[in-house]
Amino acid sequence: MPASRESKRDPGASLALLWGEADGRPRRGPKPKFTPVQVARSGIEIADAEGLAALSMQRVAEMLGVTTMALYRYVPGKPDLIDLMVDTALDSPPDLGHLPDGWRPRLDAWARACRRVYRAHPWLLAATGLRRQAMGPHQVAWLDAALAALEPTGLDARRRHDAVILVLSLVRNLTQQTLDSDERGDREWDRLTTRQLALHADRFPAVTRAVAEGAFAPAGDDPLDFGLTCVLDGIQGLVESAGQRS
Amino acid sequence: MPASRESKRDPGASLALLWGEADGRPRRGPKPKFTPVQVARSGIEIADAEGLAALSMQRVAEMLGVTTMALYRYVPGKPDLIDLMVDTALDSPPDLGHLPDGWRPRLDAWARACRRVYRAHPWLLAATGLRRQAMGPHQVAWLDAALAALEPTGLDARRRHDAVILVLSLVRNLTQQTLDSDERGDREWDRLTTRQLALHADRFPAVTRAVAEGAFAPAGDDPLDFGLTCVLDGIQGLVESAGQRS
DNA sequence: TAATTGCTGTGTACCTTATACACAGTTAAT
DNA sequence: ATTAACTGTGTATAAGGTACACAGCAATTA
Repeated sequence: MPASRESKRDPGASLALLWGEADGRPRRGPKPKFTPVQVARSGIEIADAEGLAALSMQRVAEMLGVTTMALYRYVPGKPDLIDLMVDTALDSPPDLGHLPDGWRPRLDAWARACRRVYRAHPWLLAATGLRRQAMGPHQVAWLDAALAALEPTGLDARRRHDAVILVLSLVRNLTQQTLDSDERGDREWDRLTTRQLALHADRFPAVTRAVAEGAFAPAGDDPLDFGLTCVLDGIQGLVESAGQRS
Repeated sequence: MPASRESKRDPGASLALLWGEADGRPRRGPKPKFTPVQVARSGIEIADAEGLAALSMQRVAEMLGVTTMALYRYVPGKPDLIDLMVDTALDSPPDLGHLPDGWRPRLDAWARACRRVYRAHPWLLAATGLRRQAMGPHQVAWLDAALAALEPTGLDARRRHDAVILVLSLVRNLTQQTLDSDERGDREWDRLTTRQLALHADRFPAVTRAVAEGAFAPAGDDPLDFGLTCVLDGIQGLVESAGQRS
């Protein structure tokens, strides 16, 4: 029963944290030294510099100059901290309004803005891929921007949503790829994997041919160009056929 | 320096494990009770039933009836165990040869086979998304099948590779979505998130409209249909324009 | 003004997990 | 028969997340 693992989380509290809801009750006692978002920013700083694996409650506390347990006054626990880090990293959703009209350049710009964020915060990929995470206001704002760009297409809401997911999934996976190859020590892995392939070339003829033709060498052009062209072309096809039908 | 975190892993040993390479040296001593793959299968059983979070060395050892430390005779550590679990779960790559000719039905079938595996082993998504993992023989076989399907297109090797990544990324993200909504307790999250959106409807007009039109309700049709159509259409466009040019 | 109450940060303690290390038993090569 | 390599075990260590009780502080209440 996978539910047990999540049994600790209180959806209400998690969402309240993300949306910055302070219950209006009177606040007695000492003023808090920080806000939850400040805690999250410290976490982001650590994760940016050393990866999500280096993020521990102790590290964050240390960076803020308080005890580990003090953090629990600000966030319910580590998972919620990460959720807040995600939403905080996603502040500044793109403003697509000033772009030339047309869904295509806007969705294109959205995708590239998206990638910029993923590149600036590589841990975002891991943090958002693992589990269903609560959506915070900034994440919703990103979604809103993309959906808004697609509204003039005349596609129905579900298709608009599907299209966004499609573009997002492309960006996520390409970024993952890029980050992987950028990582140090990758040379060694590549070398060994290539050797392994060479040893079993007969079992994997298509891969072997692709390797020989340089499909896995670092790309000259931006892989996002190819993917976006495909995906946007595909969406365009839908838009046009939907337009004809109506 | 993110490298430090990985400093323990020995690429050579990891790959040797995945590819089942036994050094031909004479084996003295007691026969091992299991093979690494058997250990991995136990891990898969646990992860299938209770998720990747429930996977611990102790659980696996318990299931096999040995001490925790005995596992370290079979796998170098937990990360390598997970890599082996991944490759083991990916045995039985699809046989696309018996399908009607044409890259499109084959790539379509490949994508659906892919999704079947991800659905059967939900932890695969998390396990393969987190970090660069070593490619094992079965993973390569899957890649080979997809690349082989694309060879008749005449696209160059890099484009073939890009196309595969594109389709894979689609499948991965859609499956993620599906798994998310299938999860228990999700109702509560959805309810609260919806309430949150309603409270801030003015900030997120496009999302609000989409929600009102039911874009987030459980889909009647298969979301993969839409995505694959888009993506394959996009690829087809490339194939045709490449064909004309040559 | 004084009492109260709810809040803050601290210190300590507990539990889970991965894994290093030394040991005892086993078996194939010598 | 001896030995060397290998197996599984037991013990120990080190992180890391988090529960809990306490001491002090400040705004509400009397």
